[in-house]
Amino acid sequence: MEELLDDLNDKQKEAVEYLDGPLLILAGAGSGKTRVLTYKMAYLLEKEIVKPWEILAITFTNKAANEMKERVNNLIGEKAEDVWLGTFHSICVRILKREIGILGFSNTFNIFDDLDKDKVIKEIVKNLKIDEKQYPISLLKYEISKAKDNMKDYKKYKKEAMGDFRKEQIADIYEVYQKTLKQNNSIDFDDIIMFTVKIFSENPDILMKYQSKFKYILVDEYQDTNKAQFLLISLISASHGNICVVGDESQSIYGFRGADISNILNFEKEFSNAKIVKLEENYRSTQNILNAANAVIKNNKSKIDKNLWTSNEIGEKIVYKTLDNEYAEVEYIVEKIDEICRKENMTYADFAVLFRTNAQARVLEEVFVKSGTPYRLIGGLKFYSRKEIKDLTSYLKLIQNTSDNIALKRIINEPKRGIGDTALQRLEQIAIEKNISIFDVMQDSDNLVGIRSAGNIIMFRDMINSIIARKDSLKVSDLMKVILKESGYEDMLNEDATKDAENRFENLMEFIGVAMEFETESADNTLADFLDSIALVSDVDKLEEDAEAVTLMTMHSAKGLEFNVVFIVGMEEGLFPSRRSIDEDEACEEERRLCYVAITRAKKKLYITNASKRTLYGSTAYCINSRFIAEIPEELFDDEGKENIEKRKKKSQKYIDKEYVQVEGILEKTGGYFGGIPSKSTSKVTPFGIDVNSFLNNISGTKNVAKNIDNTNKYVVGMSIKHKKFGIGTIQKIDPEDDDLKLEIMFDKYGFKRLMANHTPLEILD
DNA sequence: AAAACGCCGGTTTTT
DNA sequence: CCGGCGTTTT
Repeated sequence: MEELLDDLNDKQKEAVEYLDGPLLILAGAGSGKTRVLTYKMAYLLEKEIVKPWEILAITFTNKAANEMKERVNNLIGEKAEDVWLGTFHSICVRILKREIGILGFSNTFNIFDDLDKDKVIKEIVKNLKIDEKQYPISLLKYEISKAKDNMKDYKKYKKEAMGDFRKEQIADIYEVYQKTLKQNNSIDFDDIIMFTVKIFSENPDILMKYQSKFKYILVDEYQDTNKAQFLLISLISASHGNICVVGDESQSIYGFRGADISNILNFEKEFSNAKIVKLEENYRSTQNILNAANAVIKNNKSKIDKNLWTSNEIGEKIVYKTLDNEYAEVEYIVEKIDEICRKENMTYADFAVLFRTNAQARVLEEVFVKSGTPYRLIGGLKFYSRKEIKDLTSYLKLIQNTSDNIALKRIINEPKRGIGDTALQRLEQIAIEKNISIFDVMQDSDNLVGIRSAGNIIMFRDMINSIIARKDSLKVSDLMKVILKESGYEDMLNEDATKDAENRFENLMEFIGVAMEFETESADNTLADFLDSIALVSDVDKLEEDAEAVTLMTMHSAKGLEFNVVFIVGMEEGLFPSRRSIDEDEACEEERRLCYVAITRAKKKLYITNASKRTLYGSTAYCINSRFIAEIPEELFDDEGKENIEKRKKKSQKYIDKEYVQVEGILEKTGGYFGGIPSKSTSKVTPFGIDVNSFLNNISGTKNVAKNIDNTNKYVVGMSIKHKKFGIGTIQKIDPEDDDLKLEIMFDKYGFKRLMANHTPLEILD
């Protein structure tokens, strides 16, 4: 064991060995915090200070939890198996399975995902006849979520809302939403934490049980905890104070979803006699990369003094390059990856491309596919939100918990079995009157008298009942196969000969594959466990360690990961930092922390790129450099990058000074908008800048310059042309209109259209 | 019940 | 520009 600790530096060792009460480890990026946590766990177990099941260790993702368990086992043998190690949510679900009865739920409860939440809130808004324009679903969801993060149930929310009509309205929706959840014997993500804390704070006996069970508590990524999570750990550790949290204020990037940075800033106040250990030696990155990261984060008004350093080599300069547009940007990256792989004995797995918003992923994918570069895209289209997956999951959820009306409503007529809206409404009506679930309404055939589709309902109900009877004797994967067969879902897909149906079927097979894997890997593998596990899994969890592919993901998803070569793309004001953050100091500081996270993912090489003109959400805008580029000292960049910075500075100045700018080969006067993105402007503002067209329209005497270059002499009657959307057609008539031409064209497939020549790109076919 | 049309919104996202 | 949705149309 002593030898084991020799692997650690002095500070790390101090953090591992300190066991007298609360400990805050301030761990800079790449300073070995996971190492400290795993060694600490190993140390606690090896020295037999506590038993495995007396340790509660909380990580940010399931992936991190699994890795940690594996690493502890590697250090001291298979002792970590019984440690309670998981995310806040998975740990709390485990607790709720035992304790939720006290809140009036049964422990067969289901977990609502985001889509369920949407659906329910939408329905409530409709029923309460509230204007969806004034109370958008997204806002309601956010409000309710925020309330729960702050431990406000609807009663408390209601009290605080008094006198504020708008809040009162939201409080009403919150109340109905919460009651609906209860009726469905379901809880949402935020309830998982809030309910656990509620049970603990209202029931000293239950709390005491867990306080004496968990003798040591470890929390990773502490800077991203919210108030409810803080309360949870402080309640459990209150009796003994054996709590160790690890975090880095500079990497707090989830403020937008309730993470409360003051948890880490005020740790000393909240936990008396807390000891603080700082880990400031970075083992990951080259000096150049680390210097860049430090220089950027220096611009935040940090509350915590720190000095992250490394004894690694100085390393290569940071490459900074501006490309013409978003396609050129990615093409450049693909070329570079190819070049580095050839020259430097690296493989695709060494690379990551980090972007700010998922909307950027489309171009990345397009270019990667075209160039044949293997990649894996994290996030984006979620497997579990696909229709067919949601459908099968809903069958499983209904079987697990027949109170789940949401699941029932989703699949009662999927596949079509002749149970329409009227019948469903009738059933729902009775369910409300009798205060039972819709499924229970169906169980009593007397309730179905007078409903035309009663026969179909009975068939559906009997089918579900017969599957419920087998749910404990069948493996989950077999249960899924039975459902697909007996519900008619499989037949429905087979009868549909489209590619789409084929895809759906394949997805379902993949889903069954997930279940089979779950059965072999997991000790607890009941249906309930499976449903929990899929509700609580994230995209990053599925990231395989050694896939031979370039990783494409958001900067947020990259937290906690590292790569030899990192490309940060779209370094433009309005995109990164995002347009919505640039007016607010706190939001902008969070963007800067995100930039810090992104830079510190890189071990050996860092590339920063942007586009001089970018099309996003259908409009094209000129871009000016992200402020974060200017925050990196010039001497850290390669020569070309330095030059580029100068060039870009001048160019931005031109935009500001109403000089000239080149647009598709034509010199045009600028409108002088680019000193920053104007918050109030009559011109069309895209999410990240100024729309090129409206920009150019503001140029004196020029109208709509972004049109095609003069087309007026190109066309003759009878010419055959090709249009991007309408395909092939023949020009029938040409009329001059203003300084443009009105073309009347008969398309082969789309029939007759009138188009303006200078506004429509047409390919001449002859 | 499906297709067609029109409107809105589009950071980040766990879990 | 794209997709998701709600509404209208057939």
